[in-house]
Amino acid sequence: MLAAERRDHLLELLAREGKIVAKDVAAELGISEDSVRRDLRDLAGEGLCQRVYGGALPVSPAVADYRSRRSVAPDGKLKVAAVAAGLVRPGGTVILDGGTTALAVVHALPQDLACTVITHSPTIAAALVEHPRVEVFLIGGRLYKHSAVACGAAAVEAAQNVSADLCLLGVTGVHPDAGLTTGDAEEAAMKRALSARAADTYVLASSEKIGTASRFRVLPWDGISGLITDADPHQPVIERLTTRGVEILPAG
Amino acid sequence: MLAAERRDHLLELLAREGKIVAKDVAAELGISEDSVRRDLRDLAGEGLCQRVYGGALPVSPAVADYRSRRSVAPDGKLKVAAVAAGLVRPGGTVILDGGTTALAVVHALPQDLACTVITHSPTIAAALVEHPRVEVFLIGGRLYKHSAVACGAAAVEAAQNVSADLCLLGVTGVHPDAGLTTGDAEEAAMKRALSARAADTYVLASSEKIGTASRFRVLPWDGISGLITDADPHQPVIERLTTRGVEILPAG
DNA sequence: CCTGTTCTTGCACGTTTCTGCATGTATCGT
DNA sequence: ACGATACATGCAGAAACGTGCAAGAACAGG
Repeated sequence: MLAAERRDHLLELLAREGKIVAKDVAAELGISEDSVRRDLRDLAGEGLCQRVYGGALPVSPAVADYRSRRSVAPDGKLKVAAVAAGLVRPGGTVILDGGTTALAVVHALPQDLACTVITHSPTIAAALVEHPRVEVFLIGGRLYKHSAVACGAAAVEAAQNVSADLCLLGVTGVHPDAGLTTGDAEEAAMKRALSARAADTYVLASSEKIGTASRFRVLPWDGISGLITDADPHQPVIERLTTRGVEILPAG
Repeated sequence: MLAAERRDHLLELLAREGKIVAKDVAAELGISEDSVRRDLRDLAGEGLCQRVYGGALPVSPAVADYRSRRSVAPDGKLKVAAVAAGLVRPGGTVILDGGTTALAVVHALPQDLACTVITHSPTIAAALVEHPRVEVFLIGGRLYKHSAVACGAAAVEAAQNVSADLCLLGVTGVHPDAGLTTGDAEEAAMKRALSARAADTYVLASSEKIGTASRFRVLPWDGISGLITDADPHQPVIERLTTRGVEILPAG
């Protein structure tokens, strides 16, 4: 039993069972509990698991619920959401866009994370009520039925009064030439306004968005810090983005 | 069963069921009640739940409400909501407060009604997405977890920019002497701000609120146009209100 | 092939943490 | 007011933990 092999085994076990009991694994593999503990400590140090008394748990509850939530949101969106949730630092401030992927991000946030979330989506705001230590600031305005977010002049104006470390943006199209696009002009403007208020902007793009373009440009490539996607990094479109200097955060 | 795992289980249970009974959980998991109590005490210490005799409740009642909204609202609230929905004129503008009764009003609105709804509740806003002809204006601001509505300076300021024909307000206490009251000072101020922007204000008060008073005054009796309630019109408290000149809209 | 170094692994030890029980107290329902 | 139930606290055994240490494997260089 190689050390690296053991590590992989632990991670796989964590993904499958949703938890690791040090004692059990030690017995199963015929190694001492000390070794298991050492491995878990290392993995926790790399942020790959959460060390608890008796064993370890996944960093995000969403990982464990993988199977049960698969029905709710497509697999790709969950992976993207899990990575995005990992970007949110305790005590930090994040601007969260509307949409199903953003909603998945909310569910992927640790239950007891303390941070501030700014959003123009009532759906996102309502979902965040279940995170007791998350402070929510709601951006008001005229509600666009199309995607159930506040847009328009009042919303853009309200957005001018906030600042954040991070902005997580959803789009409908990700194309090397067309850039980041969406289907509604008002929404595009709103996304721009939100992105402008954050130090870093990351785009949530599950694989089905890759290579497509919608009618309205949201941002050019140099307007964002990175792209979070579950698409294959070796896919031609992704490689073209990389050559353009776009940082890709793989959600494999 | 890891200790940390148990903690997560409790939080999840709290979100799903809206309450925790220490005895039941202890039996279900096959552990002593002491451990459950200890966990609940810790969680309460971190502000993740509210400790009560016999078990625990969510920090915010809004969490449980949101989860259990599939279960039908109490009979009284439905009746009140139906009458309130009848006050909304096609083409008109209504300011809708947060809370379960207000949510019931949304469901009581005709599916094809065309009007404008102004609200500071993300829950209400999200529910209105299913009414295609209703224009929604969302009032933003800091979200108060207690009842899941936007309050505070920013919300009050945003409210100054709207006007409406009608304001439907929820309260927690309706008392002949104390007037209309609620449990949070910020919320009370917000309700006042909303009421001031409408030509008419009607209060939604299902029978269990009648005769009770909470800590903070929302409005005096002459600040409202009427009270919608399913309580017996011949009840002493109601009759005292009538003699004070309050118009009662019975929701029998 | 030998040797020194580094890394890993299991064990021993003292420490911390968890858990269930017993005790006495507070709170609830009747 | 009373019994029943829930509670906080202290305690003891058990389990898990971190650390230091030594034996062994892997490896590089001579």
